[in-house]
Amino acid sequence: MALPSGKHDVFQAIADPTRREVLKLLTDHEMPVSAISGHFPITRTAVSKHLRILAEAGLVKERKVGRETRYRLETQPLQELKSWLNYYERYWENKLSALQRFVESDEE
Amino acid sequence: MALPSGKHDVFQAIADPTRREVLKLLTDHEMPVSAISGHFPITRTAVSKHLRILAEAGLVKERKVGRETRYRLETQPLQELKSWLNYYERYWENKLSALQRFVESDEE
DNA sequence: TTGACATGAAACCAAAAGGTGTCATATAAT
DNA sequence: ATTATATGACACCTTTTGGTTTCATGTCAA
Repeated sequence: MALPSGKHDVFQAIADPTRREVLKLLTDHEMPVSAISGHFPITRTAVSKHLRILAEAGLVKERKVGRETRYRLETQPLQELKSWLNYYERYWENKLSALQRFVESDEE
Repeated sequence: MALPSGKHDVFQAIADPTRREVLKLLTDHEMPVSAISGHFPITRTAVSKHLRILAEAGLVKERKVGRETRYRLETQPLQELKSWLNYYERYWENKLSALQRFVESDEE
């Protein structure tokens, strides 16, 4: 499940700050490429490439409407990130994990 | 808070599969460089570079013990990832988000 | 039908990423 | 003292990344 179709996975996709900005932009709003690229100091083509990488990771979906291609956010692949994170969550410094470590404790 | 000291942040640090493996290896175990690199098909030097990147992101801490340098996991920076993820969590496919989207809906 | 948009595709580029091998240095061990 | 170990520091190489510019194509508007 969640087999990454392309060569880009979700970890790589969100590594770039611009791509994270794009995702935030698409929150609640389906947007065409030019509207998206209007928010960045880089060329439309560069934004288009970022969008393709996000699409490969499944984080956005495209829909062609007339002469424009509209992109929308797809959060489902973030589940993988969530579960990855979940593995380390028990080591965090908070009441619950502190309790856990106390109970399970066998360290120095 | 969590100001990234070096040029590598946590998003970039976890983008690489090898580095994620290193983090998993260090779970519960402080390890010297050679012991870590023994788990990978790449050279010790390469592993060392990965460790430096992880250290820049604050995900590992080093401690010199005699002639070896031991690394241990530091999960605190993952909090940033967690809160980033948290922003999108409300859009996931579950009862609550479905209800939200129904209420706020103004799409075709 | 003639332009004006919106986008994708291709060729190209500089810099960063991920590796390698070699060498220097500090610390054990004999 | 001498040798072996553990690691960091360099120099170097190849591929990937993030960008650019230019050109082709499809679609909407006059």
